[in-house]
Amino acid sequence: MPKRVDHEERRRRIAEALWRIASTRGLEGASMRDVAAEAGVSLGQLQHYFATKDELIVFALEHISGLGEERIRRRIAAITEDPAPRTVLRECAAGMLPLDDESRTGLLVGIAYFIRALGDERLRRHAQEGQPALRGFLAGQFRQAAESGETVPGLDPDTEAMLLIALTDGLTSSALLEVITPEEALELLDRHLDRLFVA
Amino acid sequence: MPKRVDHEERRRRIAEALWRIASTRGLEGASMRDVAAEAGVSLGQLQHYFATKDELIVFALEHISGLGEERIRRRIAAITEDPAPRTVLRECAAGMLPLDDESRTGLLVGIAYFIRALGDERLRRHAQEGQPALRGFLAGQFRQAAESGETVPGLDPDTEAMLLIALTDGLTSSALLEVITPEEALELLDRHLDRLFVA
DNA sequence: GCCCCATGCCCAAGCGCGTCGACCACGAGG
DNA sequence: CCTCGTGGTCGACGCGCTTGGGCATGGGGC
Repeated sequence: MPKRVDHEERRRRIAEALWRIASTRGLEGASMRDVAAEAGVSLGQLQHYFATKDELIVFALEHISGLGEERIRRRIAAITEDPAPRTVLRECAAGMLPLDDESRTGLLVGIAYFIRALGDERLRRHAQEGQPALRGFLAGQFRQAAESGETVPGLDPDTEAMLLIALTDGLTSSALLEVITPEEALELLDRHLDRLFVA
Repeated sequence: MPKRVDHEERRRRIAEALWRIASTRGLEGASMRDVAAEAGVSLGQLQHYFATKDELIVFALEHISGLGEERIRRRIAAITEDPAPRTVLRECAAGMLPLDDESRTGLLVGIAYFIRALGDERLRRHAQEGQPALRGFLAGQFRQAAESGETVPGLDPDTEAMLLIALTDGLTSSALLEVITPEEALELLDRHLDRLFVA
């Protein structure tokens, strides 16, 4: 092969350029040309790595959400090595809130993807795949907490998992719109968990 | 004046054409030309009534959310003439879920607006204005319920109002993505309220 | 050693988008 | 009669994503 290039490395670089633009100007306002310029490559080169803008967005989303997952895992591990379910649930939900620039950017990319997915059958299928895993994991934590008597009685783990996801999503929307601050969102999340767990 | 025309009537007609297209193809995929064709007017004529697409979207949003409010009010009135706070809260939240085509379309328009608002200072200000009123109203219902002993003790009305809004938003997102059904969303909403109110 | 072709990259053109400005028709009021 | 505001049309501009053709380069089959 002529001129071996680290394909994935280049793709990551371009995705990161997309984040940088998207976090300030919004994602629909980040043109392919802008991204190429920001990444320091030509438009043609960018198109060589991502044939279409959807492809770029999907890659950028998966990359940044992967980083997000990783970060949540690290933070939980940093707190304690045998975390209580409430801690895990709290950190998972908090990790999905726009509390800093990185997660904020990730969420903006996610929302742009969400919008595209609403109108596109194929993208929607893809978007649906992620949730069940998260939901199952959170439900497992709730189940575990219930069994060890940490929660108020009568909770259905799967219901609580879905409610927590929905609540986090909604708080995220409000925080991005700046109708509440990220800190208030976190506070509200804690108040919600207060109701589910015994002191 | 020559040829008097009912300005508002025309604007409504065009807004409704926008809904029809947006509910199937998504809003970002509804071009001005498409809307004009759907409404049976020329592009130039459409631009005479709405100078910009943002203007059209804002009008369409306010119109359809006005209809939504009206509908919620009617449904509450239809149930009973002196409704319990829980009933009011439940119907308000349920009215914000995509349970039928009309509300579904309205929510899609709202989300498209939301996206635009994220990147635009002016639109964001406008979007922020709506929430406090709703939040205040819901908080009032919670306060009333708490005073008459219908809720579990220790609830903060304003906190609960914001949580309910966020939860409804999140459930709406999931329902629109078809990761849960609208019926499941309603069910989850009721489970949430179950926790807040005494039997 | 020669040719082939996959790889990496660029460029021009196509088409659709939202927006702007000039333009025309008309009839009420000076 | 002329003016001016209202209702409506049209063409052009600039920018967006995408398509397809073009052009190096160098490793591998013959």
